[in-house]
Amino acid sequence: MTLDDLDKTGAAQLSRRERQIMDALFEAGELSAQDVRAAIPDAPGYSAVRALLAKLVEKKIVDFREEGPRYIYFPVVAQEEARISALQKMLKTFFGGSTAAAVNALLGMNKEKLSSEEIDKLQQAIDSAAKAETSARQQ
Amino acid sequence: MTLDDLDKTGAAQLSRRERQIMDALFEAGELSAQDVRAAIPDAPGYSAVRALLAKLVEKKIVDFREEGPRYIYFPVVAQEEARISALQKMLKTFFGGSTAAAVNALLGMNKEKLSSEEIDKLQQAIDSAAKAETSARQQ
DNA sequence: AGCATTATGCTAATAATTTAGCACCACCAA
DNA sequence: TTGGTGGTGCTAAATTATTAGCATAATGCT
Repeated sequence: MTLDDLDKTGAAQLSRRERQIMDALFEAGELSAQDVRAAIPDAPGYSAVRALLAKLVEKKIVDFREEGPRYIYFPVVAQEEARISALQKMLKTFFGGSTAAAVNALLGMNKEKLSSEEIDKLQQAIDSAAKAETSARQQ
Repeated sequence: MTLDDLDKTGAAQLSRRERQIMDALFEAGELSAQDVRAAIPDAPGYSAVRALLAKLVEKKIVDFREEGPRYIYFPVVAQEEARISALQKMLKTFFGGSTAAAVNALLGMNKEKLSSEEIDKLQQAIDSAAKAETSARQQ
């Protein structure tokens, strides 16, 4: 198994429009065709968006449920799985696989945005990582 | 300006193969055509890879320098810019823009991989973020 | 020198993607 | 009922992406 096998979103194989649509679906969780159209850049017509969605459904990357007369589309892969997959891919591509480098970059980017509650949570996560490191060293 | 304008890598507009190649270039920093070919999944022939690279050069997304008889290709956008851009895009798509959620996910993913040195660095980054939060609150 | 290997410039054929449009349906208001 | 609005199923044409191959050049080895 290679790291590519961790790509649960299958993003590496998506065409330009497919990828735009998947990003929109992951961001929102689920969307109607019309909302997908509103969410993607330089959107084509409604029927073009539907044809693209139909293709993704055919490929079993996207599924839909009916809500009255309209279809609500959502990614087949679970949200949490997609997150992890995207994180790993980004680590590999831009941070040489280093979690610490990525976290540092994240924190450096958004200093003014963290609430005290969020900082507490982060502190807990660091403490937890530190404990895991300590026990790993003792083994 | 929208968040899409922060996409310095221009990834949203890349075709399937273009994106694979850009990922390989960002990961490695720079690559020969042959190495690009080795780095992308289900690679076509050498001349196909070169044609794709030529297209990216034409679009000014990639540039190259000559090293003896061979060309070494590299992304035009700076590494650091690409990192930040990718991070922001990922935050937006998978974490509702929340840095804290992303950091938590990162730390939860790789508990056993952090060295004590890395943990110290993370602690400093958190402390720094905490200080920024405190001063923001006092203003 | 000759040959093999490795490289680029360029092209066009092939495949895939993207797109719009027709036909039809359901619902609602006048 | 009619017309408008909003929806899907399906298709094929237009556009773009992908691919391999020819011609040429450079390098290294025998």
